[in-house]
Amino acid sequence: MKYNFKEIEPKWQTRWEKAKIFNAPDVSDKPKFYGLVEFPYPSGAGMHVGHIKAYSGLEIISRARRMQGYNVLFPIGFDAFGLPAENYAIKTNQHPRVTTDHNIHHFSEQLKSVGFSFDWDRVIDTTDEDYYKWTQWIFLKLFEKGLAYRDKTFVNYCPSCKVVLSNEDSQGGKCDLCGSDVVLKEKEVWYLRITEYADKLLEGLEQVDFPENVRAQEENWIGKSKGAFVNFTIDGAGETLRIYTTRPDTLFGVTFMVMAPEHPLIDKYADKIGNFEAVKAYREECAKKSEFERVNLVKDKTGVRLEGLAAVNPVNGKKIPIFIADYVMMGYGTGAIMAVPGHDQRDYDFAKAFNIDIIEVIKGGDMAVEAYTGDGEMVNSGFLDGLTNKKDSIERMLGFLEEKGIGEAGVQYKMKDWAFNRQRYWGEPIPIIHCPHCGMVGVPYEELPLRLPEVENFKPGEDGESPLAKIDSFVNCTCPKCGGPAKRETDTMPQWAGSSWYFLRYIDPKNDEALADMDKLKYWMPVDWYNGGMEHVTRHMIYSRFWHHFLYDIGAVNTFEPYAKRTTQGLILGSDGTKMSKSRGNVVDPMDVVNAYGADTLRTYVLFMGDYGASSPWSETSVRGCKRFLDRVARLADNLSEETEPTLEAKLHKTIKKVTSDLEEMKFNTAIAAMMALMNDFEAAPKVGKAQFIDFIKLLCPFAPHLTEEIWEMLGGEGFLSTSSWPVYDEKKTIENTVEISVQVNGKPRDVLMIAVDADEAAASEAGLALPKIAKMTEGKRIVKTIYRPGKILNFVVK
RNA sequence: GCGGCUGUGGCGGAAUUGGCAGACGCGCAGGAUUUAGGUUCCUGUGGCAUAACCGUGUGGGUUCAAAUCCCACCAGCCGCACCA
Repeated sequence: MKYNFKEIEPKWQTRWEKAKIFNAPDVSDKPKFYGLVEFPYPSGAGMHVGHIKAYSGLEIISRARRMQGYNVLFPIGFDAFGLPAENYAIKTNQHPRVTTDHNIHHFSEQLKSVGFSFDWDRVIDTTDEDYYKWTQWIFLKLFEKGLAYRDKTFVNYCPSCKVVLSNEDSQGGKCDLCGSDVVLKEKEVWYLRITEYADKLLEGLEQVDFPENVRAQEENWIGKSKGAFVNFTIDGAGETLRIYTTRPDTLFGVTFMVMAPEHPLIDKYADKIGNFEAVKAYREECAKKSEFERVNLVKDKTGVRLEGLAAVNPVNGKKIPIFIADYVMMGYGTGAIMAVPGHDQRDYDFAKAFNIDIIEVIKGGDMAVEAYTGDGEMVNSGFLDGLTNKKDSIERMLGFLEEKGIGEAGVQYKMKDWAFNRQRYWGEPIPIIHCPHCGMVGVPYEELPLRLPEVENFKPGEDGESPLAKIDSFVNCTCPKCGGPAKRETDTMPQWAGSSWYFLRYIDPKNDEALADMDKLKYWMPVDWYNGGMEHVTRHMIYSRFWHHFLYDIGAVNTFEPYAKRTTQGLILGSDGTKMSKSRGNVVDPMDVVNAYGADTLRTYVLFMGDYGASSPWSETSVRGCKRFLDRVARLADNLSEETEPTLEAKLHKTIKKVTSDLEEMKFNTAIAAMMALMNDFEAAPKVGKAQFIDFIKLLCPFAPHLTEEIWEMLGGEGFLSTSSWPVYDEKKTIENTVEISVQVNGKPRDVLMIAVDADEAAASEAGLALPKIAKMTEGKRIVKTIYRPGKILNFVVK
């Protein structure tokens, strides 16, 4: 067969689309399979090879599942709100709606040209008002339940993008959008109370099939710790300074306290602090430091003592000094700590720098050298003295604190509430009205969607104000409660809003009554298999699981966890082994590969290049290797026999077994290798049976669907190969009668032996000893032991 | 510091329930076809002083047998991080 991919690829793409063979019916007798891939942001640059790899994994699984008799939902859509579209609009003076529509069209054409088997009747676009109506609906529900609130605190602000960022979007102190250093800025913004769901997010991880690194990373991000809150009194002020500690057992070792520079109590006692000017100066210095600088000065502890104030250690009544220092963060715990220099290295460093007493309360270390954080016998600790078990000491102390009413057990999370806002145009408007009489009032449900108004200028204000604030006709409104004049919220939602529930909308994309019909949800949910990138673990995965838990609580969905199984794909690196980037000039355009070698080659190559979960470098010559393989398949299709070739039967059935099981583990590289090996066997065999070859092209179909459809048609197959049945292996046929086993002497392989798989030890030994090499090596020696594993090895232990 | 992971030919990578290390592919070498280049096909390809011996980051150990299991290191990657 002439393999003209330029002709056959569009031919089959058109036929598939016309016949709608990849569309999933909502009613079916077949078992369902919901395969999900992370929908793309439709950038103007078009697809990246990374998209191809990310989608190819579940593309293969979904195609195989269809052939295995499943009703498969494999949808695609576009996550199209976001800053790049808006920045592009500002630059080119086009409405983001126009560029977004254009980009979505372009992306769709590209996706189709690769032959992905998406259900194109269920495409969603997060910027479509019929879609974001429901994103706003979910926000209103959160608001109703008190889970969406406004608060004036220190926020992560990107001076370059002029937006407030969530903690998740400013990891490492860098803006996730542009890479600039974020600064802390005091501002009133919207938050979602994700911390309320921290425990559920942890519990849910027990019910799902996530890879260990993903689970660990989520747990780490949530960062639950168990400890205690303890109230220290401030001498003479009648005020308590509340702290959080994970080591209440070390309370007797407390020699000072530290508050975060931003701690509100400082201003309250401004007149009592003798050196308030110095304190103020230190605070200002800290405020100027970027997150990056704060982190990189780990070793140097700085701070200022609050003169005139002292705290009282509640366990022994000792007066201790209070400091402010930037090694204590306002955002964790209570923003104040009890310092135990003997058993915490940071406190130790601070104590050394400020000449503060260090008390040993746990034996085992050397206080002259460093803090001791291990276990040991309690000393200098009153009623805890003599205890050797940390757990006992903590329990005893907690009992004491609770009895005296000076503290109690508590938990803390590293995760903070989700800063849920952007001061930008191209996002979902937050459906809230600010009324001078009624306070914050939700836009009535029947008025949703609250549409984005037309604006002249998409640029954000200099002080981080949304462009929507400049549109009087949008801002000024009447309060739905009292009918008086009121103003609309002008912030929009962050990028992650639309993607936090999109998988639900695929199930019922046109529904006008609900985000999705409950019967349909019950049929399709949960997502059976979700593949995506590691970069979304501490953002999209956490956010969407939170929203889903919430929707479950209000009865809008039927499952607690949205995703039953999660897998991740590795990056495709440039041919130089570094991350693909325009500046390095090592970017590969997938469309160039489609044009030069065909979509089937591209699909096969991205899965053959290495472990699906690991990163591997691009290799143009290896792409050609995959093309050669497909060429050989096309050629062999012309030379088939009507008769089955018996010597190929075991190889074929083994390959069916191997490919079938490899797909389940996403071991695509070895599945392709097995098919290549079978092709080698086919070519070496005297003939290849047509039926045998058909089984082979069925295995290959998910990887190279265009070529295999063409061969199927040529061989007279009925209908589409893509909807035919997956080959079934016969276990009996996978076993070869005669196998080659290794014959060893003292564990070293010396020769090989062809022998029946079911030969017994006596027969095997006899045959093994008859081999000239083995006979020579065992001659004149005593065989102490013979180890025989049928079908594997024969080993003679000699002396 | 905490958490997750990885070290195998010239390269990407197989083999991880202990059982012929290097499947499959790339590259390379030789040959065939071709006016030539490319394509395609065939053969070979871990090292080496080649019947032996040595080889899976290093050093020990268990075993008839170790890339695989155990102990101690070394190197590198990813995520979080002054988290109290």
